[in-house]
Amino acid sequence: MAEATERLRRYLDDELGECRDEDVDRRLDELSALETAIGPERVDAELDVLSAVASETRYTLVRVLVAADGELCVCELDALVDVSESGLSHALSRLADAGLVDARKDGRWKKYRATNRAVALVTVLDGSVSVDE
Amino acid sequence: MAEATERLRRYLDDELGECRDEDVDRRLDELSALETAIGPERVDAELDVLSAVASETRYTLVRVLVAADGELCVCELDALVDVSESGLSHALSRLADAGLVDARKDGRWKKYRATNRAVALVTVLDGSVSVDE
DNA sequence: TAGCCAGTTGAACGAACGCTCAATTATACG
DNA sequence: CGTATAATTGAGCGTTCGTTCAACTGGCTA
Repeated sequence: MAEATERLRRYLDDELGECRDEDVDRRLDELSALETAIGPERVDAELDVLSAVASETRYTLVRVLVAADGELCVCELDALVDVSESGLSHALSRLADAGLVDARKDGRWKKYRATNRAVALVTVLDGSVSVDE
Repeated sequence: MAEATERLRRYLDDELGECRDEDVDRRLDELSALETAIGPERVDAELDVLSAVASETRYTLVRVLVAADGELCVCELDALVDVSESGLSHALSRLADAGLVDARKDGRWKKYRATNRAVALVTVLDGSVSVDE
């Protein structure tokens, strides 16, 4: 960390033309303020959602459930992804934990649907990620 | 796959009260249509963005750059995340590949800024992920 | 030009992840 | 009750991923 602040000092010296101790300290405060303003627990929660969806199998499930605009049975989803029944169950359970899908039991069948959170996420990705890259 | 369609057949039998072959085939078609409508290359591109941001270090960088609302020098970011200088460089490079940050060289310093894509992603997460969970 | 410093790149290692297999729970039906 | 089936759970295994170390590139400045 000592080396890092030295580099920051040289940088501020370049930028400001001066290099007082308090300038370095002030900048360090500003930077850590940027970080703490976000809230660590919020970052954790959002990372949970992101890592839940950052897998081919799970993202496909989310996309399909959003596109379906309603519930689908596990046995229907099984026809869409290329994993074992067990793997599918693990994936859906992870998505449910992240609040991206809701589950409902119907007799001996179980049905999943995308949540608003999932819809929002898919929508923004569709809007900001272009195909050609 | 054969077993999977058998299960689907039993499911449709339960749901519809009938179990003709064409019902199973039609449902399979509908399901795969849901999947192909999305576009595999789009899913790949979006997964690239998602997996880029689904890491504590990288997501923190994105959040800080979005909060900063302007460019930050690598040496400033170095004070914020707990990885080596090399690790930081790897992280930023990954984010740049995913189109989440833009880089600009300024003399011997290098400055990064969040892209619109990053802002959109962070915004939707803030809007749909609550802290208490 | 020589030396220094900012930042990047590639290899390598340990941890985390996604998947499958086997066993288990829960619901329906004879 | 006993069997059959839908779906979940936990353990184990191979792979991927994030990190660091070491070497390198490129741009200042003396």
